[in-house]
Amino acid sequence: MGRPPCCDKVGIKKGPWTPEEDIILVSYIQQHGPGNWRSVPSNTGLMRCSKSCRLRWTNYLRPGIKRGNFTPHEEGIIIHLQSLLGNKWAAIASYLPQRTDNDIKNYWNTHLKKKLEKSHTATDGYKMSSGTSPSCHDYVPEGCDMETRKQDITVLTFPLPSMGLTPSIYACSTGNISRLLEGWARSSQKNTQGKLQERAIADDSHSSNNDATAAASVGEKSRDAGDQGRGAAMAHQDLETLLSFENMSGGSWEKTAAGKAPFADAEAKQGGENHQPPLSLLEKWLFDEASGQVDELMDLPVDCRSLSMF
DNA sequence: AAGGGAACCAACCGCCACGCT
DNA sequence: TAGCGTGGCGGTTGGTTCCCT
Repeated sequence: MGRPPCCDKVGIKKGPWTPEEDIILVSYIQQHGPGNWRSVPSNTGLMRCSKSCRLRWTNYLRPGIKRGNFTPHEEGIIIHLQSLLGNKWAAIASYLPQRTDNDIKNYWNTHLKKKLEKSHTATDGYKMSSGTSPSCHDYVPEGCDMETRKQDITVLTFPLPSMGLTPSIYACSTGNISRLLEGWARSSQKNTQGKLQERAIADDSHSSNNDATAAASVGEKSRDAGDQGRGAAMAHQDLETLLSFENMSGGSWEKTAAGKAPFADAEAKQGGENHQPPLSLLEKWLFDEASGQVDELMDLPVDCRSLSMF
């Protein structure tokens, strides 16, 4: 009999995370930074194992995560890297800082693998390398010609941790926070249905969201999220904590590995240099994200990139 | 409108690597 | 050096959503 898995302990909750749990976890990490996961459940009172907390953070709550559809651009990168590295999702994810390894893995298993399998059985629509068997190298994502793709891949060798990311990179978390708030608000609405029914109806009609829409109208959504938060009658203190990132010590984020979180330095800088009123940081994220600076990461001119791996 | 299958994705599990004692 | 604890990674599962009939 081996040692029981950590999550088999009695009282450890499993299954989907609730918005309340998310808020608790985010609040805790804001104050202490990611890491020392062992102490997270005991210090927060979360009935989750440390591993579960870490996964929730890295795959869902961590700032800088982009969700939603993969662009042909990203698709090309993943396909090529998978052919080079194999199923090293963490390594692949390190070249797509906005994506988690889990996301990439899922996307590969559900989309790209099938596409490639198709490409192995059909020649239409794919450009074959001369004299070689079909492989991922032969697959060109829709909307992404070979020349573009070649250029895309050169991005991969760009020295991410030292690319001088602006604080705006952190704005990628807007969607996460917004989603979190919406979930929280929705949950709150359930709990306070009687009182808030009218409000909830109005908000729900307003917040039928997918992430693409979220990215496109993040300012709008932030207002929605804020309205929902204000409309809800519970956990206001949690919300305040969530929004007051100024309380966060700048250095705490640095505990995160640079490769995994290239935004850490920017975040530290922001925490250290910004002394603005509460809400300002969240708002700043929203503005920054709206300005599209994050996407520029993947649209850097070719001459800004380091030597290609080709 | 309802049922069933497919697709998607969050979360879990088991294993491994690394650091500390 | 061995043992232990912790964090990280990749594979897999199960619940939810979407789509078709």
